[in-house]
Order: sequence, then C-alpha cells, then structure tokens
Amino acid sequence: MYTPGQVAEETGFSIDTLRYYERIGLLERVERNSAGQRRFSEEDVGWLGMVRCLRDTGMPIAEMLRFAALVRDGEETIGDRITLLEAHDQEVEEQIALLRERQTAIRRKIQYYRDVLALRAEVDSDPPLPEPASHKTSEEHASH
Amino acid sequence: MYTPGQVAEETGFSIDTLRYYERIGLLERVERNSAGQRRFSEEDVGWLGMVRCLRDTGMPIAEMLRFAALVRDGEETIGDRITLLEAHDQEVEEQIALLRERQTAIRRKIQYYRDVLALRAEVDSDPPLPEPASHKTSEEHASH
DNA sequence: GGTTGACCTGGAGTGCACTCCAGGTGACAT
DNA sequence: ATGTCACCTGGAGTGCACTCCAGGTCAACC
Repeated sequence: MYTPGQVAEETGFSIDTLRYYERIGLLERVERNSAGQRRFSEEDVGWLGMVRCLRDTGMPIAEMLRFAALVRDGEETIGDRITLLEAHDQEVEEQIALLRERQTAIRRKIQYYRDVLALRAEVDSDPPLPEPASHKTSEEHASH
Repeated sequence: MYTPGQVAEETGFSIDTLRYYERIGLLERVERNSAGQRRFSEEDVGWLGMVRCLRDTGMPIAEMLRFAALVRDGEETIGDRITLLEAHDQEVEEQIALLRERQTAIRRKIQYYRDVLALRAEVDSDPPLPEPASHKTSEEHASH
C-alpha cells in the first residue's frame, strides 16, 4: 500500500495528476484508509507504469481509456488489447522514424552553420582571394 | 512566389497556421500582391521547412521565436544558432532514447499477452494438467 | 493545545498551439 | 450579372492535459 506521495515519487505523476486520472476513470477507484486518504495497491502502481509508457509514447488519454476498459473487461479482451498495442507500437515506430529524419536535417543545418564560420575564419586570416564575379550569397534555408 | 494554398500544400501547415505564424512573428512579414493577398517567397518556404523540422521535433514556439530572432539579427549570431540547435539536437536524441525504451516495455507487454493466449490455447486443447495448489494469477501489470 | 504536514473535495484556471468564424474583397468563369 | 473561389481581417473559440485553489480533515510532534 502506497501513499499518494510515494506513488507520485515512483511514477513521476503529480498527485494532482493521479487524482485527475482517477476522476476520469483512467485509474480505477483507489482504496482509502479510515481518514479517506488514498492508498494505492501494487497493482495500481503497475497499471500506472503502463500508463506512463503509453503517455510517454504519445497515446492520447481517450485511447488509454479504451485500453483501460479492455483491461477491466477481463481476459476475453486480450486479443483486442494486443491489437491496440500493436497499432500503437507501429505509431511509435513511425514517430521515431520521423524524429530521426528531422534530426538529420537539423544536423545538416548545424553543419552548414559550421561551414559558414569556418569559411569566415579562412577569409579573415588570408588576404582577399581571387573571387569569381557575382556575390550576394542569398543565405541558407534553401535547405534540402 | 507561392500562394498561401501552395505553401500549405508544400509545407503541411494549414493556411490558418501560416497566418498565425506570421502574426506571432515566427514568419517575417510576408509580401502581398496588389489585392493584399500573401505571396510567399522561396526563402519563406525554406524557413518554413526549418520550422517544420523544429516543430516536429517538439521545439516550443517560444524557442523557435528565439531562433528566428537570431536569424533576423544576421551572421554574427551564427555561433548562438549553432548552440541552440545543438542543444535541441541533444533533446531530440533523448526523446528518441525514451521512446525506444518505452517501446521495449510495450512490446514486452504485447509478448506477455501473446503468452497468455498461447497458454490458454494449450490448456483448452489438453485435458486439465496436474496443477499446483494456489490459483488467482493476480493478473499482469507488475510489469518488468 | 497549537502548529505542521500530508492529504481531501469540487470546481475553476492555465498554457499551448492552433482553428474557426463572420463579414468582406477581388479575379475569373458561365 | 452571377456565381464561386481563394483569399483577407480581427477576434473569439477549441481541445488537450493537466494544475491550481479555497476551505477543510486527520495524525503527530513540540
């Protein structure tokens, strides 16, 4: 049995968020002690671990609620749970791929800036080089 | 010169979003034709490509505005731009690492569900196996 | 017996990033 | 002339996921 503070500590959700999750039904009615304070079970904490995974991977709350409903409805929904999680896994895969792609572009940009600096340093240290006619370098972001 | 519709098409930002970006200064005052309609330059579109990278990798608008300000302030800010982008690149790296980690946990869960199904199929086909005393498998999510 | 400190409730407020709307303009096709 | 289409403006509204608040309850320590 864990106090709200302990669970907040362990799961990284704030106490307010835990209450919020209970209110909207993402967390099943948590037990209380005699004073009406929440006492989270091991199972609650385990479920919150799952919620954390799903949330950190961008699953909207509405879908987590659907998943929670499946879990509540017992073993006969395991097939559906697999389907749901696999679809989500696929989305995570795509998220990562997009991130990597964008990251590559950002790194190219960084390299571009580095090149500009290097070039400037070179020009500053050398006496003016013989330069081809036109100028006006039209700056960067024709990026691709 | 591109019409708003074309830019929306190319960059994936809605026309409303383009207007919004201009309003808040993320996009510099876009040129207009005689009728007051926007005509985006090649440079605008290039910049929007950068904005897309940053946005897709989770950079908040406030920070994109800081970056935009650096770009506006000319070449002497290139060092700062590199610093900013490198910090962001680092964050993207961490994002991806977290995503991968959570994904692994989700996949473990999927596998767990698969095992449950497999086990059930086995039990259903065989006659009841000799089973140790206690029951009530306390269900899943003590995940790890 | 008084003061922390951790918790409770219902409900209101926040921040972010858009998104929508009403009412209007100008260019072009039928 | 009459649509209709793509665009314009300022401002209001939306959706999501929290986060905060006022006022209150217990238990425990000084």
